[in-house]
Amino acid sequence: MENQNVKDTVKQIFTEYLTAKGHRKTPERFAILDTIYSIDGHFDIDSLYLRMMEQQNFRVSRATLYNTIILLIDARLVIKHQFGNSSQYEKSYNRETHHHQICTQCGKVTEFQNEELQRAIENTKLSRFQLSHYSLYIYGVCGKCERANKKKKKTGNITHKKEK
Amino acid sequence: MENQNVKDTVKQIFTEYLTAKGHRKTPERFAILDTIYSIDGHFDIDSLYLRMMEQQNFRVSRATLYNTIILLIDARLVIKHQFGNSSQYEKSYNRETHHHQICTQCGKVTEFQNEELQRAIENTKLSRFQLSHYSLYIYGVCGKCERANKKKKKTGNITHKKEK
DNA sequence: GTCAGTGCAAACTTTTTGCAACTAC
DNA sequence: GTAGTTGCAAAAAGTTTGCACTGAC
Repeated sequence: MENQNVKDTVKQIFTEYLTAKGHRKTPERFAILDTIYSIDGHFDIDSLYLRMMEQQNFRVSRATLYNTIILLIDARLVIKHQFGNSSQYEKSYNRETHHHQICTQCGKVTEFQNEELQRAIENTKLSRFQLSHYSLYIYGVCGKCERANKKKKKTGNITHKKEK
Repeated sequence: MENQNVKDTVKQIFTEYLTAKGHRKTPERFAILDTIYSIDGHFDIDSLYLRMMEQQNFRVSRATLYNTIILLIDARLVIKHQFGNSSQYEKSYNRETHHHQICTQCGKVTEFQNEELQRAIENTKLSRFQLSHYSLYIYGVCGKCERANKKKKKTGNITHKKEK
């Protein structure tokens, strides 16, 4: 099972990371890692909290989630994004590089891939800077909102749908 | 004076925007626009608040700053970023397109330009999506932190300087 | 004169922190 | 045994909201 392989691998990476840094290997940390690697796409702390509770039946405090995520980011197993109000995260091991397209009206985030773009970014020469990762956010209006706008064009109202 | 020209132009754009949207032309709104266009680089709401108070001697509430910034973003005169904890903004009219290089250790943000990159991004075909603007954030370790790390490599400590 | 806009304070949301209890080592 | 971790609750930080007052139109 491909998915299980990835989980095993990241568990091993995390174990090595914890050992190297002199951190403890607590059950909470591995449960969090496991849950994160069963999520496709983005998630925030709250949805992770709920998912662990409901689907994995594992109760951790939000404080521990925040603490552990910092370690996972440092271990390069998780990437942090900041689109809307709350921080969004995603697993990063064994994932294809992708970019983000964000609708400024409804807040919907779509991923897309583009090799040329990827190459251009990675080939960028940066002086005195050790590149670790990057995020490209493209903002605009998605097709759905675009159509919705055309319908109610007469009114001068700004429609601000709540993100999230 | 080049800078004054820009200020006059954006004031005119904003005036037209407000008229078109049926919003009022209040002194607060123009004072905020003027202050923003006298700032080079990024700022957050709090520093804008303080700057208006101290340097322009103009007192506005934070609520008004938030309200007005939304209008300015909609009028395409300001761009919003989300690096650290609080939202960062910057003027966008008449500014060269640039990208951001962020040090994950000290949080320092540096701007850089790269035409090839810019072209690659702008040429990206997005289906059913009306591009408005984009942000490329490149994360890594800056030269300064890199050197600092080498010095204290023996200790296994993670140095987490507070961003902001 | 009217209603959009403002200031203020309270509310809300997300994240951080202090501390007692717990447990990996 | 003991220091690193956890959970909890309180605090902090950033942003939004409700409401009375003000002023642009």
